[in-house]
Amino acid sequence: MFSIGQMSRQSGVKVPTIRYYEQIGLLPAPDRSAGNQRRYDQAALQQLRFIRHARQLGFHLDAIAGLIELQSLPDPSCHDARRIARAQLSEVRGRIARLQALETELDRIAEGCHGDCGPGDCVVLASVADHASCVTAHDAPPDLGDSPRGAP
Amino acid sequence: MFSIGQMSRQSGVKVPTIRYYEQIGLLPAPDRSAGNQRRYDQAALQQLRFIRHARQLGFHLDAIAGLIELQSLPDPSCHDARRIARAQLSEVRGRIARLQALETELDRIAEGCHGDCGPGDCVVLASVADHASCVTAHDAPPDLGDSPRGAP
DNA sequence: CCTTGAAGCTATAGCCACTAGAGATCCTAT
DNA sequence: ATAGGATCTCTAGTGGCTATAGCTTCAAGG
Ligand SMILES: [Zn+2]
Ligand SMILES: [Zn+2]
Ligand SMILES: [Zn+2]
Ligand SMILES: [Zn+2]
Repeated sequence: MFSIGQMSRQSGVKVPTIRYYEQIGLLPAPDRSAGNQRRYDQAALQQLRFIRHARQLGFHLDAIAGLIELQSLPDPSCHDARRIARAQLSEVRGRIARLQALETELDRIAEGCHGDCGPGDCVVLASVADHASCVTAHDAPPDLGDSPRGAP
Repeated sequence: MFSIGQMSRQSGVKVPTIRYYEQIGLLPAPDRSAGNQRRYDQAALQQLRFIRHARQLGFHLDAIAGLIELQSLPDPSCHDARRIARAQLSEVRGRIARLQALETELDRIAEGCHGDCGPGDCVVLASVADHASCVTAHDAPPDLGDSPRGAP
């Protein structure tokens, strides 16, 4: 039996995050000690490690829930697991493509300014002001600007 | 003078988002009509377009605030604008690198399953369960799993 | 046995960049 | 005058957590 802290150390998932996963139903509620503390078994640790690695692969929590549900089916056909993995792959590829468009534009913008633009006339500011100078569509990157929200 | 709806159409920024930008101080509060409705001038539209394009380039709102502040300085040296743009570029590059690691792993995982894995033994599920089979570090992608948070 | 300090508990609030809805008011055209 | 679209304020929700406060429990040392 593991305490929540041991689970955290063995999985790399932080303690409050484990409680959060339980709250949203991603991890089953474990047994409790006499003093109401969570006590996990080996299967719970396996599942938490599964969740952790799936997160590292970029899966959404609801996709992970789907994968976990698949595992518990009597006849776990590959079909759905494959579909979920391929959907994730194509989402990642879409993201890469959008980011590469941004990279192109940002590189162009940064290269356009060598620190010697005229007063009130910096190429960086002008380029950010106007999409007309862009060479790609770099359309609607939905999540860029995100920062390590989960980082400590 | 533009209404907020005209601003929205001319900039591509949704009406509630414009109000949000005003609320957090990214856009100055405009004059109001007799009936308390917002009335914007051309400069406000320019600024909103600047914000919109900067968001499309992936800048954080606080970085955008920094860029706007730069523009209003008496002596807008390129230095800071350049620094902000290059920081954004390197963040984008870091993201691309992490996503490419994910792409490698997800491709390997998806290719490992052709829909004919043994019962209870799908390669997809096994690969997600265990990082040991991964060929890259794909370490701690902090924001993956993000979806178009702003999307309708 | 008793104390101490770490670890655990619940509950609440905050993060980012928005979006959605309720219910009231305003503006414009007919 | 009236219809109906646009706008107003305010509140709450999204995802995937993190942080804090104020408590209780557990394990080791004296
Ligand atoms: Zn410059
Ligand atoms: Zn552009
Ligand atoms: Zn399979
Ligand atoms: Zn891995």
